[in-house]
Amino acid sequence: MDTKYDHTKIEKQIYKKWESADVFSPEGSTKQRVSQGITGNEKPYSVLMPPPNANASLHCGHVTYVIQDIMARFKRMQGFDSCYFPGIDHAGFETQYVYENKLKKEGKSRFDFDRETLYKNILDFVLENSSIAIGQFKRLGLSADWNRNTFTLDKNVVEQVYKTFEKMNNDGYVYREGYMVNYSTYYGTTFSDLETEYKDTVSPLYFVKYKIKNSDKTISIATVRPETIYADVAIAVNPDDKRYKDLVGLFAINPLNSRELPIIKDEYVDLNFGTGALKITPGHDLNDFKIGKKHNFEVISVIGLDGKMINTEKEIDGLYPKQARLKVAEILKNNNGLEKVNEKYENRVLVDYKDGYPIEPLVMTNWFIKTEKLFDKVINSVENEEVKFYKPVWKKEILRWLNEKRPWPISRQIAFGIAIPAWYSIKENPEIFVTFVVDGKTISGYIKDIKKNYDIEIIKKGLQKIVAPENAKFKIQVESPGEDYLQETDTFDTWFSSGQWPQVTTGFPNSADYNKYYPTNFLDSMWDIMFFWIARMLMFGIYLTDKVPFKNVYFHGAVTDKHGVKMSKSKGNVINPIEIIDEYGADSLRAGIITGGDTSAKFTPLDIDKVKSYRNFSNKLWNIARFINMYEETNQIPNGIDLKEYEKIEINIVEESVLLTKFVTKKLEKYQYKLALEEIYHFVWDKLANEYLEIAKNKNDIDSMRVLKEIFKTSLKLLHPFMPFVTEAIWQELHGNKNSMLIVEKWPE
RNA sequence: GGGUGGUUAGCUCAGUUGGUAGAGCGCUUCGCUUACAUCGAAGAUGUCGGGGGUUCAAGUCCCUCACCACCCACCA
Repeated sequence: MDTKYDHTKIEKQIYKKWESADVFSPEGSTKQRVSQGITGNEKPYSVLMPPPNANASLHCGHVTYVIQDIMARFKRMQGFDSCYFPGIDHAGFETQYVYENKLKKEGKSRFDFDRETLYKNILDFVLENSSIAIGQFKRLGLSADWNRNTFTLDKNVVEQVYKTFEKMNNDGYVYREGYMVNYSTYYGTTFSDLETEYKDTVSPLYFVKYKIKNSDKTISIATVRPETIYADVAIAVNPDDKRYKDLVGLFAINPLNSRELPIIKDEYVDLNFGTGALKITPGHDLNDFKIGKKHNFEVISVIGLDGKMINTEKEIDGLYPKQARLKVAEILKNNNGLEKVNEKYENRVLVDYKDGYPIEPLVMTNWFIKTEKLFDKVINSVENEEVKFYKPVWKKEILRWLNEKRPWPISRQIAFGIAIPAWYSIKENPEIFVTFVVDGKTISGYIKDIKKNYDIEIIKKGLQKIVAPENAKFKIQVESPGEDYLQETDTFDTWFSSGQWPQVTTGFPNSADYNKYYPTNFLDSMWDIMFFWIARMLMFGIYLTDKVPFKNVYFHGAVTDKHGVKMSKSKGNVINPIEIIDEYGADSLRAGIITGGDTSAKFTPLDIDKVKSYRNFSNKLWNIARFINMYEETNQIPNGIDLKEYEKIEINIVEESVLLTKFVTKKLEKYQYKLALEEIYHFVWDKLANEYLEIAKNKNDIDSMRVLKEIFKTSLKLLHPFMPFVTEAIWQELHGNKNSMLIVEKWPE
């Protein structure tokens, strides 16, 4: 043995050994256990890997996957029939985003391709990338059964997604509706509420005067979006507002298009804000949309899907809202309709989570899932703790969100995803608006007109997008119902497929894995996707199987630098996990993330000093083994120890190792990884190496070396889930290259 | 506006039912002693955010204030 432990030589070699010995698959490990004459308790234990996005290599956040691996290895060693299910997510919008950036660099855009070609290109890109991610997970030492790898565009996943959708449709959970959605005119797709955020800005607040019909009076409103005045349908005031008491019931005149707007009462209006009067614009504001529905007002849209003004007037149509705003202010000013402008008004605007581009609230027809009934069952399961959250906070948080029972918009206007299996007959729905590419040219228009000039097959071949009216007739089925049908071009929200992860990985509805491993035991994820993913998995799981999909949920924090600052390229504090593995070894990185902070807190700092200290620890372990090996070169050390034979010092260290074993086992059962690992660290370094090893060295007899070796072996076993490579490497050194310690040895008791 | 978490040694953090303050890194001094210098030995460092309370005893329980962070909702 070298005087130094060299992870660069050993780690890759060890991982290959594990793979070729097939120790990660439950079949492989069980077979080998039996052949060794070891029988475990053979109860199933399953860990689900949250599938990483297929569009990029790993970042520091993925280091937290060691938490899952710790559980998988721990349970496997305890004799459970343990399986760690891995996978990769196609990550619809995220991936298309990455791919479009790539196209941009090549001077192209998504509009250059028909839907099918674009999809295929992105898929090729993704398949190339996903093997990188898997390779990196292997370097981290994850003991997942890669033969069971699932990709969320695999045939069985797509089939399951379709089945679920059909079932939901039959059960009445699916509906199409014109609803106010968060539409990104930049990306050309809607976002769920979870995918948007508010950004503080300063914008001018315009005070606009509306004349009252048949009166000399006027009424003023305050708005940051005067360009939407074209879409006004009413003016609302608070019922208790004395200032406007006399005006209620009269009509105001829209200063831009002279439309008559009823002045109504509504409690929503804040007496103290602005002028106390509110313009109602159901087409472009969510609250106005709700008020509009209540009072049965028309919805007028003056911003198109391309982000430009429509249905206004010559000067304004075709402008972007920002430009239109200035122009409208000018028009109002000239008409004596602009009272004043507060230039420095602080407000917040809705933007997308990705790039912070503005979100336009627009009324669009989308596919939705009704969540009330589905969530009721989830709420029940969470309250009854059929699924347990590691911290009570999370239970509270998820219940709060579930109780809102918001409808889930599941359609996305992007190509990269699972297409919604809905078909529209072009005969029954002449108002379908289609966009398609033919001979490099983009054509768009209503199908009733288009089909006069283009053959349906040409339209289908070059199809980019269809927009079907809200009342369109459709059929839900996988195969095309006939020649005259066009398929919905919207795809499912990526969470609609990854939400069924526990089912698709285990092979629901009937497979050996599903029967054995479902409901799964342990799920670790970051808390930021609690609503996106965890809540939806619970929803699908209970809906499809009547059981919670997993029994225990652990949330880890966002990995930050050691000062708790989020890593970002611009701050220059990004840590590449692979570089850390290269320099210090995977074991050290694994141990470093576990002990560097609280993994169950909202933020987990990655402290390189901690990583370094466990690199040193690896070397310490290596040298203890070396010491034992050197002794064994001249003396055979028999296995096992007999306490009766020994002096007090031996009995002490043996007793302490028993206590350690109990402590570590208990902490692992309670997911308190840091406490467990630090306890082993100090036992091995302070007690075993610094104290006992010195005693054994002085005694220089077989009996004390027996004790040293046995206790060291116990320590290695306890340490294995945390630091699998170095413990396995040492195991091999001590036992002359035999089977993996994962198989040969059982968790100490 | 509603809610949650945090504030302990220079830095990052432990401290599980209240019982004389801990770890890693860093720092000081000494030591290349044949397992290990990725080491060993010895050592310094804290009014445990402020204030009040309960208790024989509080970092640990209660109240209050301050600051930091995050989540949710959303302002025309």
